[in-house]
Amino acid sequence: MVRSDARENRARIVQVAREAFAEDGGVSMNQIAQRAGVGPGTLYRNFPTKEALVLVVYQHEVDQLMESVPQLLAAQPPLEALRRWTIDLVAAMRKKHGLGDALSPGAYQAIAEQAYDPVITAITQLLDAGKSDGTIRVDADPRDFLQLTGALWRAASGPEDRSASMLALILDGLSTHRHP
Amino acid sequence: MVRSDARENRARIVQVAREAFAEDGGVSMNQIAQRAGVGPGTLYRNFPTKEALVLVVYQHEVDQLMESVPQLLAAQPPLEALRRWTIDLVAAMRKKHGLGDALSPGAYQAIAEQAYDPVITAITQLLDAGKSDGTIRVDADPRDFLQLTGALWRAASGPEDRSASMLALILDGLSTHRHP
DNA sequence: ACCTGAACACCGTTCAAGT
DNA sequence: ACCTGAACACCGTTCAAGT
Repeated sequence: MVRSDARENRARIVQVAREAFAEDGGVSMNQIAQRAGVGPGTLYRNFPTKEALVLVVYQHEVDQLMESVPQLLAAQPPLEALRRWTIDLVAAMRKKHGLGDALSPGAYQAIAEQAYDPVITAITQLLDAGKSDGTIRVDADPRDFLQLTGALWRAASGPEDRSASMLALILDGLSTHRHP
Repeated sequence: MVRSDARENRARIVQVAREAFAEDGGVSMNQIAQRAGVGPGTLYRNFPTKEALVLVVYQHEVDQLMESVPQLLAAQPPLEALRRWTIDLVAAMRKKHGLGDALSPGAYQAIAEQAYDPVITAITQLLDAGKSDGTIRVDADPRDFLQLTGALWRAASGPEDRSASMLALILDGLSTHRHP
């Protein structure tokens, strides 16, 4: 039986963490505990590690991205759907950049691994749609596309946002049409 | 006037740091000081911040990459020279991955910024050679290429090394030839 | 069954005291 | 002019004591 205060504490911790990570990735666990009005022990009872907390906060964003795929494919051609979806993906990464700032690159890799399967599934759906109607090269690989996408959010974070032209370059490489 | 012990201390610190970062990115400043046989104060006298130390260790690797460009261009066609140079770049990034592990992503970004100009210069030289002889698209952008290259070392660090096929995809996108 | 908060081993960094 | 090493404010994490 879960006590109601326990359930409320957990909800409040997640809520506070979501806000705290968004505004500053350098928040410590003790700070989050304090802002949530609980002791550090309670925080660690719910999330045994900082990584676990970040993972939960991250999961929500990933879920939303996955759910958008069918609607995008229904509304426009596959290549355009892929373009829009990728822009959303980059925006989500950018928005949650603070999460990465809170972690060591090793833990960041762990997050990437957790999101890997669902994201690959989404990209596969988008690519397959384009392969079916002949607009995307049949040898296009979802894993390669995801990796290249990682470069986009870096480009988007730079002084000038070059992610759009980079995305165009990648999509051009994937498409079956000839270069002009 | 620099005292000889001071000069030797500095050299020993850099030497120790080079080794320590290579084998484990999680080394602390106090650990490096201890392994170099100096007090923490001496370490901080030479390198006011951990980032400064990592920057110096990193610089050497970057310098070597820059110097290799002319020889590569002299020995093979531009596109092949670019391929080999990029493989070297990824190898260097991979080898020095520990450096990134020691830092927050923010500091990692600072490192990327320090290396940015020289690396862009190198890529520009390689691309220009290909544009001159017509094997590389004239609209190929060095900055885009560098960003995409960042994805390669992640691919190289994964379970299966997919960086070669990704590099081929990128180079295919840059080349003037038509898809098969 | 759950919470609190003092405490631990560390971190990067500083600075008085020495030579 | 340079070095040492104790010390500081913090970090993520633990655990005895409470309710």
